[in-house]
This record gives sequence, C-alpha cells and structure tokens, in this order.
Amino acid sequence: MFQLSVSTRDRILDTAERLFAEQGFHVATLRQITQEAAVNLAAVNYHFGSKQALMRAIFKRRLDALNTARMERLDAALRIDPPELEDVLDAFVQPALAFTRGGDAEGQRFMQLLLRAFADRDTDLHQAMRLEYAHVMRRFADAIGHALPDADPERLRQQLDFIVGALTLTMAESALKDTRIIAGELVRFAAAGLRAPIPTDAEQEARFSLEARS
Amino acid sequence: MFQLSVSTRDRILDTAERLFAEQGFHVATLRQITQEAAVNLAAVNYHFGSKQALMRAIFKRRLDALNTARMERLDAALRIDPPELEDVLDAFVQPALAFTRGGDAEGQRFMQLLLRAFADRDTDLHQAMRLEYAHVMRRFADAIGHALPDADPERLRQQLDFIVGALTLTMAESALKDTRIIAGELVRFAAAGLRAPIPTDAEQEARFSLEARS
DNA sequence: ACCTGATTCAAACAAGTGTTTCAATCATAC
DNA sequence: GTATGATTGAAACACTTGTTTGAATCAGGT
Repeated sequence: MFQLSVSTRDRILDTAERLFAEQGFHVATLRQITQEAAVNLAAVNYHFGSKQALMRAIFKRRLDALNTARMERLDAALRIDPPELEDVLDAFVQPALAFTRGGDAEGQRFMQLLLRAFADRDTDLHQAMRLEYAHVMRRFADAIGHALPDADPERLRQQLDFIVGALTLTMAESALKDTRIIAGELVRFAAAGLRAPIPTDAEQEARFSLEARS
Repeated sequence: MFQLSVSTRDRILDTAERLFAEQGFHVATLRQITQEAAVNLAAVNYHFGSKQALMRAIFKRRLDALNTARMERLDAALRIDPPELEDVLDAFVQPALAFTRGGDAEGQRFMQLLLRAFADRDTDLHQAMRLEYAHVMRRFADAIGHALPDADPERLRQQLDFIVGALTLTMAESALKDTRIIAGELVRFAAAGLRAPIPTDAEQEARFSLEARS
C-alpha cells in the first residue's frame, strides 16, 4: 500500500522537470534523464508514450496545482465586495513562488519551464498552456474589473499580460531568497499601473508631436 | 562595389534569424537554414565557424542596433533636466518594436529571439546578452533616477526588470499591428508603477497579518 | 505452485545532426 | 593568360537522438 521508494513514474517526472527547466526540452536527452533518475531508458516510452507526452505530463501536474492555488486565494479575496486590488494581485502572484510542497526551488524551476513554454510560440505545449491558463486569466481579469469598476475590461486583460510577463521573467531569473520580497514589489508596482488614469486624446497628441521634434 | 544580390553571409543571417525565432535554436537545422537561404550546407561553417557562432553573430547585429537606438532616444530625453519619466520610458520601449529598417516584422522576430535567450538561463548566449545589456540598463536606471529623485536606486533597477519582462513577453506574443498601441500602454503602466509610493512598514505588516488569517 | 499481466532490461534500429574534406569554381591582380 | 586566394559544391564522417523490440523479471490472484 504505502511504498517507501518513489515510483519509477514519479522519479522520471521529477528528474525530467529539473533537466527540462535547466537545459531546455531539446537539450536534455532521455538518456540523461533516465540515467539521473536511475531508471531504464525504455521506461519513459513505456510510462508516457513519448518524450513530448512526458513534457505534457510535467506541465499538467504543476499547472493544475498553480491554478488551484491561485483560485483558492482569489476566492478568499473575493469575500470582500468590491475586492481589494492588492488582494487580487496577491492571489495571482504569491502562489507562483510557493505553490509546491517542496519549497521555493521547485516553484522557480517551474517558472523557468513556463518561460520556455512562452518562448516556444507555435508548439503544442504553448497552445496547451494558454488553453489551461485562459479561464484563470479571465477570472482574474474579472476580479480586477470588480476592484476597479471604472476601468475598461479590454485594457485590463492587456495589462494582465504585462503582469504575467514581469512575473514570469523576474521569477525565473531572480535569486531564490529574494522571490518573496520581489513578489510584494510586483504587486505594488502592478496595482499602481492598473490604477493609473488613461491619458486624454489631447495629452496623447501632445506627446506624439513632442517625439516628432526630436 | 554595389552588389545587387545579397551576399551569402547576409542571406544566412536573415534566414537563420527567422528560423531560430520561429522554431528555436536546436529545432532549426543547418540543412533547413541553408536550403531556405539557397546556399550550400558548408557555407555556415565556412562563414561563421559553427552553428553557435552563427547565433552569436545574429544577436550581435540586432542587439547593437537596439542599444544604439535606445541610447539616442535616451540622450534626446535627457536634454531636459530633470527628464520627463515618460520620455525615458519611451526611449526604452519604442525602439524595441521599430529599430530595424525592415519594419515591425523583424523587430518582433528579434523579441521572440530575445525571449528564448532569457529562457536559456545558463548558456553562453544568455550571459553575452546580459553583458551587452548591462550598461544600457544602468544608464536607463540612472535616467529614471533623475526623473524620480526621491526613489531608491536599487528598487528602480529591480522595477526596470519588471518592465523588461512585460515588454519582452508582450512584444513577442502580440499581433503585429497592435505593438505601437501596446508600447504606449506599457509606458503609461510602468510610469505609474515607478511613481507609486512605497508602503510604510506598518501598512506592510497589516497586509501580512491579513493574509495569515485566510 | 501456477498463471497472467505489468514492469524492467539490454540491445538494436532508423533517422537525423553538426562538422569536415577536398575538388571545382570564381574573382582579382599581375 | 595565369597564378592566387576566397568561395562554393557534393559527399562523407562520426556521433547522438527518440523509439522499438523481445526476452527476463516481478507482483498478485486463484
């Protein structure tokens, strides 16, 4: 019933996730993965079908956990009506760095993996990721809309992409110990950006003519 | 003197840049590159030495152009003292989408390439990129510091990373025709984030205890 | 004990990779 | 024209890749 040693399947998942994050999907080879996981080379194709399918399994495991954690914190933030903008942003940002039981290292690894998926624009993985992300993003965009009832919903969705970019790249890059502080900074930064009033057409025009002069 | 047809070297650079951006460094093969560029397979190794060296050459060409364009616009913004924050941010953001003579398509392609380089944390390319980026980033951080004399320089550098993340990921993802509008939005968003006052310790404490309750 | 299906193992496979080689061709200066 | 160095061309090289195969081993039920 309770097996002490981790199953072959899980050892492959953990090792492959680490190596994919560190080196990238095409650089990490099945021979390297299976050797470091101390399993047979054929085990990957037996348990997952292919290298691609292994990658999909890795992503599904983490993305589900991340989405669930974000949703839970979002629900908590929405108990106040209208919700506090900072609480909504916290619900989005904080789970990204501590959603795994194993602590920060795993979370950061997955952010690196996520960044690679973003870079691989027209792969199955990219499509799958955006698909699983889509409804979470919509819920957060709606929640921000409730926190800022005067804002244009379309514009909010676009600005949410700014936050995703800042979060993903910064978390994938930064030193481990700083992530918690940086996450707080990002929430403050993003809240101010979202709250900023949009310039009038007249002000826009003034800026463009200024640029033309230079 | 003036050759009508593009040189072998340049055809390789252009084609490889496109394929590296679309598919990634390891997926795009030399056979595919040389075939689409209509040059011999051995030409890459003859003109550049290796596939890696070809990638470095591609990066150098664009990054130099991007840095130069940014510096020029930054100098223009600094003619006013203290500079306008929005002008400094414009100098950083706008060249990213229109720094090549060929229009937006090339610029976006390079943003995709840049995103891949960010994802490849511990490669030579990543190191080289950050190295070439470093002094430009420092100048922009200083300029923002002049525009916002009350801000903490260390914090500004960190927030500049947020902007880089938002810019790179958004530009690499978004539809071509929207880039100019999005760039304007990003400048407004980032300016507000940078101007936002930092919360007092007491306010921070209040937020943390709030989270603990949930 | 025996059967059955799931799992592991070593070995091989077919295909594709970046790179090298060396002869053929080109441009240019004498 | 001819010699000289730079460039191109077709072919081969050495190696690695993901995947498949079929026998060996294991676990659980009857």
